[in-house]
Amino acid sequence: MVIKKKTTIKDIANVLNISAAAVSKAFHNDSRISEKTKKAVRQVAENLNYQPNNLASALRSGKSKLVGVIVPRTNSNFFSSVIQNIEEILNKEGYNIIITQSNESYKKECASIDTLLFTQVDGIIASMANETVNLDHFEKIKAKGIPLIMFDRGENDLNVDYVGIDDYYSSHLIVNHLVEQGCKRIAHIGGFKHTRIFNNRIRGYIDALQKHNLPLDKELLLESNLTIEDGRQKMSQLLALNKRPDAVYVAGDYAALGALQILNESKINVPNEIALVGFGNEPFTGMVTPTISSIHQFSEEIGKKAAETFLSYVDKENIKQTLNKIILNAELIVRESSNKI
Amino acid sequence: MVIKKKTTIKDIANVLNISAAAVSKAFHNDSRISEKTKKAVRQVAENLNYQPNNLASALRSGKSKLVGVIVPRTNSNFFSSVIQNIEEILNKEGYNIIITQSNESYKKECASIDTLLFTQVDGIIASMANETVNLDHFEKIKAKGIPLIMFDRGENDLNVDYVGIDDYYSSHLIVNHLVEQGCKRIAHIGGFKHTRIFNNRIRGYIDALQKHNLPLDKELLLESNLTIEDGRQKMSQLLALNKRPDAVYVAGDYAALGALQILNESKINVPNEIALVGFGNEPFTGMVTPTISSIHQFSEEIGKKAAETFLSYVDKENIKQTLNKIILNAELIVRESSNKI
DNA sequence: TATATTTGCTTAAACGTTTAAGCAAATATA
DNA sequence: TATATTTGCTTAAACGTTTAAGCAAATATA
Repeated sequence: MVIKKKTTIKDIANVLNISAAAVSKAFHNDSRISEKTKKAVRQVAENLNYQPNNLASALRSGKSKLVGVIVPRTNSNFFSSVIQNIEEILNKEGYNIIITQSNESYKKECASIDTLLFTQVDGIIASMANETVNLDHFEKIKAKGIPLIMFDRGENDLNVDYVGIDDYYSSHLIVNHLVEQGCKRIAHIGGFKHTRIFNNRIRGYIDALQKHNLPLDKELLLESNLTIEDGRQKMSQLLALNKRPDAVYVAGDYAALGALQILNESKINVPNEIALVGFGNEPFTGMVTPTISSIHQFSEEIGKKAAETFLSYVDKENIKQTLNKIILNAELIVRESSNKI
Repeated sequence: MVIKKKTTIKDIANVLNISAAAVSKAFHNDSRISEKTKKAVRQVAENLNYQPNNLASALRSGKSKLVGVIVPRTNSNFFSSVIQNIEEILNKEGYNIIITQSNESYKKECASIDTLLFTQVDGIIASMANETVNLDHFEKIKAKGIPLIMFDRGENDLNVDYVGIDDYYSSHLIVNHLVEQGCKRIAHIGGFKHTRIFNNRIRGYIDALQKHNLPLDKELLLESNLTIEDGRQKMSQLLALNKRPDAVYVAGDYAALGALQILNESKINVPNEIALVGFGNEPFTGMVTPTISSIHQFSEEIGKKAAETFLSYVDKENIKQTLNKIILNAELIVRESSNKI
C-alpha cells in the first residue's frame, strides 16, 4: 500500500522550479506574480490534487476563517433558519461556521465559549440560553479582542452589536389585534423577566393595555419557562380564576401549544370563548387544530444582518464594539385561534 | 490602550526559566517532568491567563481535533438530537464538531465536504441528502484517509461504517399493526427508491403484505419526495382511485401530515375509514388532530454509536474501512390515526 | 545614454506548538 | 567504588503556510 503524502505548496514549487513564496503569492493573486506563473501554478496544483492546509495559513496569518455560532438549540425553525443564512453569507467570504448548542443551559454555554475560543475562531455570533444571567463568559470573548454579535436573545449590558426584532412593538401588534377582535380581558403568559426580550414583551403588553384603557390585572400576567408543559400548567391556572380571560397572549409557541391542548381538553371554544396568540411562528402553529396565530420573525434577515455585522469587523485592528442595535420588523400572522370573523 | 499579546508556551517558559518543550510536556503530563515543575507550569499558566493555541498543535501533530457533521437539515428533531449526542460523546474526548447542512441538495453536500476537508477535520459523520445519487464526493473523504461514518441515510456502495435502524423490519411493524386493526387495502407513500432506507421500507412493505396474503396493488404504491405538499398530492391521488385504500403508510412524517390535511379536509374519518401511519416520530405527530402514529428512531443511540465508531479509528494508522452496519431497534408509537379501539 | 521605476521573483524568518534525540545530574545496582 | 539506569530537563527541527525585505532584470523616463 502506498502511503501518499499530502501535496504542499513546496511540491508545486519544486515542479515549477520556483520558490514556495511565489506559489503562495500566485494563489493569492498577488500583482507582482506574472500571469504565466499563476496559470502554471494553478495547473500543477490541479495535477497534484493540491488542497491548501487551512491550519497552517491560519497559524501564520492569525486568522482561522472560522466563526462560532451559539444557539439555545438547533431544533427550531427560527434558529436553524438563522444559522442557514449566516452560513450562506459567510461561506461566500471564505468563512466556515462552527455551531454549538447550549441547550438553554448556562454551563453548556460557558463550555461552548471555551471550546470556540480554543479553536481560535475569528468571531462569535450568539443567542443566549434561557438560564443565563451572569455575563462573564461573554466578556471573555470581548477580552480576546474578537467580535461578538448577539441576536434574538441579547443583553444591553454586553455593549456589543445586537440583531433582533422589536419585542415591545410586537406586543402592541398582538394586543391591538385582540382588542379589534373584541377581547377585553387579555392574559399574558410571558417568559423570564430577566431575559431582555421577554421583559420587553411584558412591558409592551402592559403599555398596550393602558393605551386601550384596559385595566392591568396581576392575575392575568404570569411568568413561565415557555415549555409545552408549563404552557399547560399556566393555562390551567388561568382557567381556575373566578374571572377567566377572554384572550391569552403567550410569549412562545411551544407554551402556546400547551395552552391550546388544555383549552381543547376543556372543550373551550377557541377563539370565541378564549382567543390565543403565540410567538415565533414555528411550523406546527399552522398544523394544529385550530391553527395558532403567531408573530413571525424574519429569520433570514436576522441571520444575514448578524453575518454582515461580523464581516464589517474583518481586517479591522483593535476592535472597539459598542451597543449597536439593529431592530427588524416582525409580522403578526393571524390564524384560526384568534380570528373570530 | 494596551495591545495585549497572547500568552504562549514561551512566556510561561521564560517566567520559570525552563524550555518551551518542558512546558509543553508538563501540560501533557509527561512522566519525565517533575511534579514540582508541572505544578509551577499550571500556576503560571493561570496567572498569565494562558489559552493553548489549537491551530499550532493541530498543525504540528497533524490532528485538528475537529470532526465534521453533515446533515440534510438541523431543523428536525431527529437530526438535532443525533447531533447533540455526537457532540456529547466527542467533547468528552476533546473533539469539537463542525456542523453543516446540505439542505437536501447534492451541490451543497459537495461544497460542505470541500470546506470540511479544507478545515482539516479528523473525520466526518454524515447523513446523505435526498438528491444525492453520485458518490464521488464521499469517496474524496475516504481518499484523504480520514474515517467516514454514515448514519440514517447511507449507501452500501461506500463500504464504510453505517449506523441506522432496520427499515425493512420497521415496515413489517407497521403493516402488522394495520392488519391487526383490520385493514386490508394498505397503501404506501414511499420515499425515493434510489435512497437505500426508503427502498428498504418499500421492500419491507411488499414482503409484509405477502406474509399476510394481501395482494400488492401497484396503484397503492407511490414514490414521493416526502414533503408536506407532496403528501397532500399523493393522498389526493389515492382518494381519486375507484377502490380507495383503508390504510396509508407514509415513509415520512411531513408527508403524513400533508396526507392527514387532505383526509381532514375531505371529512374522512381517521382511522375508521382510512388509518394513517407516519415515520420518524417528529414532535408534531403528537400535536395534530388526530395524533399520528409513527416509527420512533432512537436518535440518542444513533448519535452515540456514530461518535463511538469514529473514536474507534482515532490513533490508528492506515485506516481501512469496510461496510460495517450497526442496526438499532425502532419502535412503533401507536396514536389516534391508526388506533380503531 | 544614464538614471529611476517596475516587474517578478527569492530569501529568510515567523506563527505556536510537538517531538526525537541527547545530555548532565541523581540515584540504583553490582 | 565503578558502572548502569533513571530523572528531568534542553536543543533543534519540524508542521505548511505567509510576509517583510531585498535583489536582478526589464522597462520607462529624462
